[in-house]
Amino acid sequence: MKYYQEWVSKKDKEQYGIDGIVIKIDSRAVQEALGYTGKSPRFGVAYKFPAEQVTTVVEDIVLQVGRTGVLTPVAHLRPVLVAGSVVSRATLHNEDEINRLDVRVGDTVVLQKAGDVIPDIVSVIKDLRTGKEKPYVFPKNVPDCGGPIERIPGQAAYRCVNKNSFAQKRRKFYHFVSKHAFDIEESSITLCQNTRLISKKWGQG
DNA sequence: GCTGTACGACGGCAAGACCC
DNA sequence: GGGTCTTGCCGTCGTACAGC
Repeated sequence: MKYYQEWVSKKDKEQYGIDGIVIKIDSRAVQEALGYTGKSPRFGVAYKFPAEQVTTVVEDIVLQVGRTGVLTPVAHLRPVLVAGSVVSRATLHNEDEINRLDVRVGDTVVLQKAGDVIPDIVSVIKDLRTGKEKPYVFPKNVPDCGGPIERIPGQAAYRCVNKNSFAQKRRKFYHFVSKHAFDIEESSITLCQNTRLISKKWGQG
């Protein structure tokens, strides 16, 4: 811990960026004995430094539809510089997360970069509320396609259950042509949005 | 200017291991 | 045998940046 604290104080003085330290067992024999999990070795552990936090304002909360129909609420934020990049949106994961944070449109929130990469809303500064903030209410229909929304018991996520959802089919099409599937070159989200291959008529079955 | 990729966190699910 | 924990995998998210 002393070594960790030492690096916390001197990390900003280095000419290169670092986000933490890694502690590893030195012995090769012990390393081989411990082996690996699916993602990481068992003989090493990373200690991350505390993330830089800033405050900004939630200007809107918008639902996004994934290819599996999962609905993800995304907070549209007043653009703010955090950890070297400008952040204007952050995922809220699901309704439970919105309720846990008690985040409302118009709220001032504390924002950080999880792992110095992903924008993450940490908390709401309730003392700065003016009374004009609007609580977010999960709609009963998907704004994009008008289809019904269903929450499977025991799960946190809501899903669009409209089999002809245009937004869902668009995401499926993008996944189909992407590198993870058929790897069709010159494909992209923009192309998927603009192409006549998937017009809204497709969404109507 | 556009596109693809990498990055890490979180949530959900399934299967297997482990403990009582 | 049943409950809990661990592991592995998948899906989703936003931004920067290299390459074209």
